[in-house]
Amino acid sequence: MRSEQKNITIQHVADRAGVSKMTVSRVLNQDVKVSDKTRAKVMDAVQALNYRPNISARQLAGSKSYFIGLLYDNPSQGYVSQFLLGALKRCRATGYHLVIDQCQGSSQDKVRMTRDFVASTRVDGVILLPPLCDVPEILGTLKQSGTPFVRIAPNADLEASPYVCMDDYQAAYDMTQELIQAGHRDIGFIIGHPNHGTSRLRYQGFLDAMRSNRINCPPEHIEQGYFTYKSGLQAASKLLGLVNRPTAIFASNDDMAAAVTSAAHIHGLGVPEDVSVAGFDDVEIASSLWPPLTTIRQPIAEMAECAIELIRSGKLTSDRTLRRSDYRHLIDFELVRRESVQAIGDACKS
Amino acid sequence: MRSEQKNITIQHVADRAGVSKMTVSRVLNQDVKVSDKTRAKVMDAVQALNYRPNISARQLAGSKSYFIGLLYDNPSQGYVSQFLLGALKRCRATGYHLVIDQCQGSSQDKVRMTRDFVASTRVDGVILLPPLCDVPEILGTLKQSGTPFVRIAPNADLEASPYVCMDDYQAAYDMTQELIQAGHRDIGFIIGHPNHGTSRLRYQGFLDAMRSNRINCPPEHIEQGYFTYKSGLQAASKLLGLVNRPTAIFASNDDMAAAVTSAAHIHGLGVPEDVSVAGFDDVEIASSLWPPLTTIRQPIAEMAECAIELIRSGKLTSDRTLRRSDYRHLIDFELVRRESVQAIGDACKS
DNA sequence: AGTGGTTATGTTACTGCTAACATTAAGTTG
DNA sequence: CAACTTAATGTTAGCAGTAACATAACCACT
Repeated sequence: MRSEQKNITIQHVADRAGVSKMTVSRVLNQDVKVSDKTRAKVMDAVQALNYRPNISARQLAGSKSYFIGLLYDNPSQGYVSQFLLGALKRCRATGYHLVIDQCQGSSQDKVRMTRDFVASTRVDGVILLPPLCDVPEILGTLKQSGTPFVRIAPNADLEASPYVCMDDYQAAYDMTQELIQAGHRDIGFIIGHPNHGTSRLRYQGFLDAMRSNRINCPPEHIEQGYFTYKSGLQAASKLLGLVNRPTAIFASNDDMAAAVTSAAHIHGLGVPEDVSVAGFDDVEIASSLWPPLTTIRQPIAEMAECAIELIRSGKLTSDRTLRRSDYRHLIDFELVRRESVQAIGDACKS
Repeated sequence: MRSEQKNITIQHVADRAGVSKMTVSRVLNQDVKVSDKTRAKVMDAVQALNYRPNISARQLAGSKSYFIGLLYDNPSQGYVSQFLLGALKRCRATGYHLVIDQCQGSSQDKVRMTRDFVASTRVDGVILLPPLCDVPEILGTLKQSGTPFVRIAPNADLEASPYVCMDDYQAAYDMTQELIQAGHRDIGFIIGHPNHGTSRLRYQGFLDAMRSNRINCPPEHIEQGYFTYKSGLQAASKLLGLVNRPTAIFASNDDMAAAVTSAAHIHGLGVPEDVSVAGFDDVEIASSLWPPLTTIRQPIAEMAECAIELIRSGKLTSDRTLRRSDYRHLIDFELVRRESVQAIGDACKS
C-alpha cells in the first residue's frame, strides 16, 4: 500500500492550472516558449499539489534519463564518500540522481559489467573514479556504447575523454614553500608509489620549490615510499635516524605522514616541537590523529560537482570533437594548516 | 547519438521467439506458468539479441521500481564504501539498482529531503544508515509516505521498523575471552562515547566475560573514552601510567586502539611485547597501522546484503503487522586476529 | 462425447510523460 | 483590413513494459 495519497500526475497539475499537460511539461523543462502568466499559474499548481514528475515516465518518453552513473573499483576508503558528497549535492540541485556500481574483477568482467550497467540503467553519462579511469577496456566499451563519460584524476591516456583533476605538482610546490617559510631548511621527503602518476608530480613539485628557494636537498633526505603506513614507518625511521636529521618531513600522502608521527614518537621526538610533519590528501586519519596533520586537501567533492556538470551540460554527447580546452578541468586544492607543522624559532637547530 | 544499435525491446525478443510480449515478460519475471519449451525459446532469443529490459518502462508499468534508496548522513568514512560493497553485490545479482542520497541539515531539512527523495525516485524501499536511522522525524516521514524501510544498527526505537545489526555485546565478550585465553588477567578497557547505545553493550560484554572467568577488574582499569583518537590517547596514558599497568588494553573502537598504540610508544612500551591492544570495528586504520590491530570486523557488507534482501522480498510492503521475529536481523561478526595481541608467556608478570 | 478444471498463452488497456505536429491567438505589415 | 508572421498552447501518438482479463489447448472423468 504505497499510496497514502494517490500519485499526482502531470494531468492533475494541468487540470488545476487550467492548461494542457504539454504546457506543464514545458514549464518544468524550462522551455522558453511559455508566457510568464501561464508559467506562474503552473508553478502555483505544482507547489500546491507538491507535484514531482515521475522520473520513469520522463525517461521512457524523453531522451534524457536524469540518472548519472558512477563506476568505481577500489579507491582508498573515504574517497568514494567524499566524492559522493559533492556529486549528490549537485544532483540534488539539478533534479538528477546518482546510480552507482562497483566494477571489479578481470578486465573482461569489467567490460561486461560496464556494458550491462549502461544498458540496463540508460544513464545519461558515466563518471569513472580512479583507478578505474585508467582501464583502457572500459574506456573502449563506453565509447562504443556511445555513453558520454568523464574521468576523475586519470593517470594516462588523457585524450580519451574529458577529465577532472587537481594540480598535484602545484600543491606539493606550495606545501614545500609553506615549510620553507616556516623556517625549515632541512626537509625530508617521502616519495609515493612509483606506479602512480601523481607520485612523480608531487615529487617534482617538492624539488622545484626547493630549487627556486636555492636550498640544497641532500639525497639522504629523499626516501622512497609506497603510500602505505608501513612503508612510511620505514622511510621515516631512516630519515629520523640521520645525523643531519631533517626538521620537517613532507610525506606524499597522509598514511605515510601518520607513520612519520609514530616513528617520531618511537625516536623520542615530539611533533611538532622536534619535527614538523606534512601530509597530502586530507583523508580521515589526518584530522583524527594527534597532532592533526597539516596537509593538502584534495578537492574531491568539487571535482565531483564539476564532473556532474560536465555530463549534465550535454556537451559530451554531441558528435563534434570537443575543443582541447574542454578536456582538462583543473580544480583548486587547499592547503590545510593544522598542528603538525611549527615554525622554527630564531634559535637555529645545530 | 546514443544508439549504435537501436534499442531492442521486448517486442523484438517476442518476434524472434515466436511468442507474445507477455510471454517474454513472464519468462523474465520468473513466472511459473510458462512451459519449459517456451521458456527455452525465449531465453535463447534474449541471449541472441543481448536484450535488457528497459528499467523505466518496467517501473512505469509495474509496481516495482527496481531501485532501492540508500540514505545516509555522516557515518564514519569507509562505512559507506563498505556498505556499498555488499549492497551493490546483492543488487547486481538481482537486477536492482542503488540510488543514493545524503540527508543532512536540520531535522526539518532532512524531512524535506527524504520526502523529495522517495517522491522523485519512487524507490521500492529505503535503507537508513546510522546515525540517520535514529532520527525520529525521518522514520515518521517514511512511514507516512508508505515506503518500506530498513535501518542499519539503530540505537533506539527498535520497534519502528525492521533493522539489521550485529551483536556488539557478544563481540566484546568474545574479544575479552580471546585476551583472557592468551593469558591476560590485567585487562584495561576504554569505554566508547556515552551517547552511543553500542558503547554500553560493548562495555557489558567485557564486564560479563571478565566476571564469568572470575577475574577481578579494578576500577582504575576502566577509562571513559569518546570514540576519538585524542580521547583514546588520554585514556591510554592513564592506564599505562598505572603501577599495576594492564598487560592488555581493549578499546571500544579502532581509533582509540590506534591511540593506545601511539601512547604505548610514548611510554616506551612495545606492542605487542609489553602490552597487547585490541580494537573494535576493523576500519581502515586497523590494518594500515603497524602492528595491525586485532579487532572485531563489523560485517557491514553482509548487513547491507541482508537489508537489500529484506526490501527486495517485499515482506515489508504488506500492511499486515510483521511478526516480532521479522524485525531484528543479527549478522555474525568476525574476530580478526592480527599482530597487536600476543599471548603472555609462562613467566607471569608481577 | 460432453462437462469441468487446469495450465499455458494471447489481448487489451493502461502507466506518466514528451516529440512532433497541429492549431489558435496575437502582432505586423503592405 | 486581409494576408502573413510569430509566439503560445493544444492534440495525437508513441515510449517499453505489466496487470487483468480473455481465450485456447490439453487432460481427466463421468
